[in-house]
Amino acid sequence: MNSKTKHDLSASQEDYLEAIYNLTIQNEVARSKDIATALGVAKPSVTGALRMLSEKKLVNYKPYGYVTLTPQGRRQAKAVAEKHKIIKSFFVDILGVEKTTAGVAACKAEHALGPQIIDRLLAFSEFVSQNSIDGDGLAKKFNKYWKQCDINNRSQGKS
Amino acid sequence: MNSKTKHDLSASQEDYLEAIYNLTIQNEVARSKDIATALGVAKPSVTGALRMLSEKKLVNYKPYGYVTLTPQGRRQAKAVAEKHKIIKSFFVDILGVEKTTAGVAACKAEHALGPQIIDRLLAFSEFVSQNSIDGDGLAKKFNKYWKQCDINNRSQGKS
DNA sequence: TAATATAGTTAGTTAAGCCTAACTTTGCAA
DNA sequence: TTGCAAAGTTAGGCTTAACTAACTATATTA
Repeated sequence: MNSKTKHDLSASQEDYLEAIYNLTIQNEVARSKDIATALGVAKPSVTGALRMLSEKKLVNYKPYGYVTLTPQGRRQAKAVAEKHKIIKSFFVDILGVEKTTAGVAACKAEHALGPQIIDRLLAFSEFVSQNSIDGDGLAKKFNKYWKQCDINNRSQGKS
Repeated sequence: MNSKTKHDLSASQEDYLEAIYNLTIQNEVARSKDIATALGVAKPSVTGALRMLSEKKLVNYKPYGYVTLTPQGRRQAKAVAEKHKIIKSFFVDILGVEKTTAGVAACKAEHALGPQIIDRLLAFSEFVSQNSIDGDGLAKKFNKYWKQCDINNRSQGKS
């Protein structure tokens, strides 16, 4: 359809957008410094990224000014942030992965998974939360199963 | 432990390794041309990648010669290929995603997920296959659940 | 309001990973 | 055995995304 309005963003650009989104939720406005800190990059990298995103009409950016998202940008940022949440939640709440590990992986995976998979993953997480076997929720049941497996794998020391 | 022997590969390098691995399974040996075709890149890109991987002792490479994996390389390639398989299988067999879509996504996600998550994901897939509710396997049960959701979402036209 | 610290930008560099065009090597067939 | 097509490499260039060093703008505060 209108593939003209659907900017294709790089993983890096999505990361910037997401960071700005998260900062503006907390602080109303995003400062260049905080974006740099959030993403672990140097300040000039942020300046460059903001110029890019500004050209794509995704952020409101004037040199030395605060940064906000355009409606377009907010929409795309929100989509990325939601992917992140859905993936992380699957890792933590269903697979039982430790939060930090899950967050780091979600940060990378969110750029790899398209809407078809994300939609199904979300539905699946709901499905799992809503069903039980022998009175145990499925996630809990899997956790027991995992612990069984884990006994046999423990020697490998994979953290 | 010995983090010295554990070369950190880029996503691209892992892709090359995986392609070579798949080709050597089928053909005993990998040709530069076929690697290029498999990855959809131009021939000179392959030459460059092979030099890199050769420096890291992951492939046996002599200009104008066939390409094989070193034991090191085979180990790492196998790990990537297994990740791919585990992720794709989860997408297809459990989430019910179409094979091609699942394969493409797995190709990207395989670089994002570490062993902790992969191990748990594999165990989870096994767990799902081994359990039923009301006589339906969990995957089948989810499929029914999904179709219900899908009725409500169909208007959005997300492919 | 002037000094100074903090924030932000500019300029220039690097590295990865891709590309095309042009060249070389290899292997097969006449 | 020579000559041609296919495979592979070299050279050079582009883009993205990062970096450091040095400069400029802003804001704080004395």
